[in-house]
Amino acid sequence: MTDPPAEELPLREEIFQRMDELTPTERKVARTLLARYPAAGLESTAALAAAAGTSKPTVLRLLARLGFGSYPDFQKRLRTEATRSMSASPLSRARARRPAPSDDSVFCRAVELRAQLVTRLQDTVPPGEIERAVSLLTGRPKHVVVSGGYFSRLIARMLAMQLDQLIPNVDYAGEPLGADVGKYLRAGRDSVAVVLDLRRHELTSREVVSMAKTCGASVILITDESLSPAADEADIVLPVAVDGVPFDSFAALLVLTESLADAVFHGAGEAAVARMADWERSVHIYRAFRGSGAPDSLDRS
Amino acid sequence: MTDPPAEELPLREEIFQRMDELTPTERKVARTLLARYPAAGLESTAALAAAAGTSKPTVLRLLARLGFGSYPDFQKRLRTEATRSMSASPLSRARARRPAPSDDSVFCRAVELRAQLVTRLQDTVPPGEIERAVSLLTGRPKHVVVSGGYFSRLIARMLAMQLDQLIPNVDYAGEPLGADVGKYLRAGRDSVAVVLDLRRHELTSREVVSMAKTCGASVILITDESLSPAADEADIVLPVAVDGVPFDSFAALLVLTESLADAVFHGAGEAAVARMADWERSVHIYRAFRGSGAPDSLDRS
DNA sequence: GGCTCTCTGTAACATCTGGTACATATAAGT
DNA sequence: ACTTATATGTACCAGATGTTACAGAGAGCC
Repeated sequence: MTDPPAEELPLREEIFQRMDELTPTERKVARTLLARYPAAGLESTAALAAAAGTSKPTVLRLLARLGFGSYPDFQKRLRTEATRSMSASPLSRARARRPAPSDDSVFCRAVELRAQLVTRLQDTVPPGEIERAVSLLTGRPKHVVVSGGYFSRLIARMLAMQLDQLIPNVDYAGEPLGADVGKYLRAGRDSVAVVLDLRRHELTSREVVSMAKTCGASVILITDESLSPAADEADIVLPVAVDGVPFDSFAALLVLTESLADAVFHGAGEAAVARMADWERSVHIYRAFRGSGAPDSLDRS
Repeated sequence: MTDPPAEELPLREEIFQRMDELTPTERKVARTLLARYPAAGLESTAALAAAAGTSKPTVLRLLARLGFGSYPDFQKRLRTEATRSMSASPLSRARARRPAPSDDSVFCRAVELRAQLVTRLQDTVPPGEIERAVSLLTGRPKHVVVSGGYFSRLIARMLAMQLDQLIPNVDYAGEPLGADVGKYLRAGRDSVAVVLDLRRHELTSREVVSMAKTCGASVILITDESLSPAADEADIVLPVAVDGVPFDSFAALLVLTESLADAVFHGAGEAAVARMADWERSVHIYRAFRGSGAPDSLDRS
C-alpha cells in the first residue's frame, strides 16, 4: 500500500489521471463529471447518474474508489474548490466597473482618495531612507522607543506593538516628556527613536527628537510632506502624504508603518521568527469557536 | 416573452448591490452567502439557514425576492457560474504567476499589497450597509460606544476620537467587559455600539455584541471577510479585507473607519461642523509655528 | 389603547435524497 | 461445461430535503 501522496491537486486533475483504473461505466460518470466540471457533481446522485446514462450506485462506487466516503464529502470538496476559484481573481477583474465617479457616494470618494494616498507612498518616501531605517532597526539596537503626537500616537503604538513582535527592547512612550521620559533618557549610542509627527506639528515632537539626539540615539522621523520642524535633527525622515478633504488621513501612514515592520521582519530573519513565536505564546488571544453550525461550514477561523 | 434578460451580471454582484432592499434577517443570509460565495449556496437550505443563524423559510424568501422560483433553480444558477468560472482554465494558469516577479524591495511589495486591500474595500463593503451605518450614527443616537479586540482596539480608539469630533456622546470602551462595562450597560434603544472584531476573532466581541443587543442598542460590526461569529447578532456588518503575508494589515480597516467618519461628517451637516469647532477649542494642540498649513483641509494630527 | 402590516420562526407534508442489499449480467479461468 | 469474479442495475428504506400554511412578534399609524 503506497502512501496517499498528500493529494492536494485539483480534483479534476486527479480524476483525469486515474481514468484508467475505473470500470467502463464509472468512466462514463467520470467523463460527464469532467465535461461539466463542478456542476455535474453538485447535482444529486440521481441527476449525475442520469446524465452519465448509468445508475446511482455506480456513481457512488466511482466516488468510493476515488477515496470519498460519501457523496456529501465529495460535494464538499467541489464546493471548496469552487469557492477558491471564484474568490480568487475573477472578482477583482470583473469588478472593473467604472460607472460615473460623479454619483459615487461620499464614502466611495473617501476610500478612493485614501487609496491614492497609499499609492503615492512609493513616491513620497525615498527607497534609500527605508533601507537605512530597516537596517537601523535590524542592527540589534540596544533599545527602540516609539512615540507620536496627539492623534498619531495610536499609530505609533501600533508600530511599537508590531516591532515588539519582531525585535527585543521595543518601548512605546505615550508621554515622551511626561511619565515616559525615562524611556528616552535611557537612550544611548545604539538606541533608535522612532518619532511620528504629522501636521499640525507639535512642539513636543521637536523636543523629543532633540532629547533623543542628545543622548546619542538615532532618530527616525515619520512626518507629512510639509516636514515636521523636527526633521532638521532627525537622521532619517520618512515623509508620507496625509492631506485629504475634509480630513487628513492616516491611511498612508499606517501602510508605511506596517510595511516598515514587514521589511524589518524580512531583514531580521530567523531572530524575528523566533521572537514572534514567543510573542504568540505569551499573548494568548482567545479564539472564538463557532458553536455547532453546519457540519461542513464551520471552518471559518 | 416580455422577459428582459438584461440582467446577466454575476449573481454575486446582484446580491451585493441589492443588499439594502432586503429585510434584516435576509441580509444575514446574504452576508454568509457572499462570505463563502458559491459554497454556502450549494449546501442545503437547512445548512445555509444554520450558517446564517436563521431558519429555512427566510432563506427561501430571500431567494424568492431575488427572483428565484425555487431553491434548486438558485443552485442551478450557482452551478452554472461555477462551471464557467472553472472552465476558464488558461486564466488559472496565467493567474498563478501574475504577481510580478519584480525585484522590488520587500517594502514596495508590502505597500502594493496594502494598496490592493484598500482598493478591494469597495467590493467587500456593500454600499447599502454603509449608508445604513451612517444614518444610524447621524440619527442623533443617545450614545455611541466603540470597542475593539486586542489589536484592533487602537483603530477603534481612533474611530472613537474621530466620531467624537462629529457627534456627541461618543465613548471608547477599552475594556468592554471590564472597567468599561458601564458604558455598555448604559446603552438603550437608541444607542449604537460599534464593535471591531478582526481575526483571530475573540470570544469577548461576541459577548459584547450580545450585551449591546440585549440592552436594545443597534450594533455595527466591523470584521474581516471570514466574518466574526458576532456577525449573527449584529445589525450591520462591514467586512473588510485584512489578509496579507506574512502579517495581516489594518490598512483597509483604517480606510474604512476614516471614510465612515467622513461620511458621517457629510451626513451630520452643520451639527458636526459646530461640534468640531468646540472640539478644536477645547483640545488645544500646540502648533509649531511653521507657517500655515494647507488652508482647505481641516487636519488632524 | 387597538389596528394593520411586515417580518420571522414553527410545524407539517409530500418528495426525493443517499445508501445498501440483492439480483442479474458479463467475462474469464479451469 | 461449471465456477468464479467482477460489473452493473433494481428495489427499497430511513432520513433529509424543499415547500407550504400558519401563528407569533414587533414596529408604525390612526
